[in-house]
Amino acid sequence: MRTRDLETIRALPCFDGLDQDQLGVVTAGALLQRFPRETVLFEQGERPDFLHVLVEGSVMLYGSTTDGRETVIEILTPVDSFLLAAALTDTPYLMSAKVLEPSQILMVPARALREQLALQPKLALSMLASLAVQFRRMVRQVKDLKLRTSTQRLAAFLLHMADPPVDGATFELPTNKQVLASRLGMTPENLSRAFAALGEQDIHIKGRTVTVGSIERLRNYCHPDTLIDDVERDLRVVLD
Amino acid sequence: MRTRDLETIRALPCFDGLDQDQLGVVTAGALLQRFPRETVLFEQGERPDFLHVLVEGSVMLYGSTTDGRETVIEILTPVDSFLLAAALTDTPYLMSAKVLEPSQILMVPARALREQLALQPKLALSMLASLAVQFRRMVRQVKDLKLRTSTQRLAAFLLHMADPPVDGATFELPTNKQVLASRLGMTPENLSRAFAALGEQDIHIKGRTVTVGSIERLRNYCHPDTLIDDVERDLRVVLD
DNA sequence: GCCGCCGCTTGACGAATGTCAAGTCTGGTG
DNA sequence: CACCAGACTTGACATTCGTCAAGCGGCGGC
Repeated sequence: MRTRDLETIRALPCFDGLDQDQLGVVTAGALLQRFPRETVLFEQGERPDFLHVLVEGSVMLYGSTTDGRETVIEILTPVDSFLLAAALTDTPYLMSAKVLEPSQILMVPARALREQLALQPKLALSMLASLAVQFRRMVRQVKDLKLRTSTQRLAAFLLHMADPPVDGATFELPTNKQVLASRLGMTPENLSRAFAALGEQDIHIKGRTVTVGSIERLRNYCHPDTLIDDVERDLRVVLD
Repeated sequence: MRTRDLETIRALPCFDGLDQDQLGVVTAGALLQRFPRETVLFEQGERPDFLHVLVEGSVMLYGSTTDGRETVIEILTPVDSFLLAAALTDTPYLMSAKVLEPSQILMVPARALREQLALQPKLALSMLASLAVQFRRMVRQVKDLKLRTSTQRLAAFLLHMADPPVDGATFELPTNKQVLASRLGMTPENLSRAFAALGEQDIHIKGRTVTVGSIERLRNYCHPDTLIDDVERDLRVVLD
């Protein structure tokens, strides 16, 4: 692995606080690899050999039923580790992972990671913080699904994308609409109608480009809630 | 705290592997307390002062919107810690907690816990394992919500309750039907209809007592899936 | 340029679910 | 025992959402 890669890795939140020696041990067997679009990194039910860390690009996590239906559970952006829980406890993945945009992914051998965990207290704390973030994201999603209609979920999503949140904000959807629909828990057809319905709230869409006419009206429509919509990153176990 | 209580605590999975001295430090400021039905232990948005561990009884975690609607996210049974993620990262609770059955709850001061984490590597590993279990439960719930109809969710829930899973199995619902409906992501009215619909599959209900005529037919109806329905407890970070 | 594929939209329809209101049952209390 | 309150059920209806089919439109390949 190149030294430039090592620097990339050292900056990752899940390895936060490790000094160079400690980091070296963890990353000794790690691979930093590029994957093209559509690559399936692993499938649900498999035993985790690696902890994956998305360094660049975009990856989706999805679940499937035995009869072939699928649902997108999360769309990841750098930098984020995924399915830490499976890798740490050596239990089967509950979700599959597929590359959406050409991506650079760090793969840390799970066994080596678990071994280091017992030896390097700081590493365990970083992992705890990362896992806490991942847990809280799932709780937020459950609340989103159970407390909102699909159009409200779309509205909240658009509000989140409109950064900075100013009237007239314009941005690109991060994925195609089929994936987005699945992520939001609806069908592509229903997503089309939800976009149409938000026309009332001065939302305009052309292709993948969204324009938010009035942040205030969008807010008013979906009742954004700190405990559902806020994005948390880089929490710490020990505040000091 | 009585020595009997200490023994109770030592057996908890989230304190697994700690020797007596270490445990003593953690539990020095802890309280083991009884709460009556309906007690609200904390509300979403509050800062966590304690890590709660349900030792006996039953507790529900629920989320609410600003306009007062609520949804039950989890129903806990002993022994289980809850909202570990909030307590460890000192971030606001994403859910509220209410006592369903008279309960005995261990309250460990969050600050003391976080301090000990940095000092006791084994403690961090136990916490990682507990948090991993909690994360995976949330992922399972998201999959359940997005991949099944409400009647299938009920069927899967009944299958889970029928333990041992034999034809003619009879058991009591763990909560009243309003709470159960909310936990399953539907209205009480819809739950009534879902029970009625499962009559077709030889499910019978009288009051809170459920009888499963044929496990096979119930299985066939909801397509149980290891990666949604299995119950995981007491995972370990380091397998040895 | 033409064709065909794919992503997306639209419309019609039906199924699932929520809402509202009324009615039934039941368990506890005075 | 009668009564009441709360839990539950049922019915009628509205709404949301999914399904199916058709059609539009852009983009890449030939």
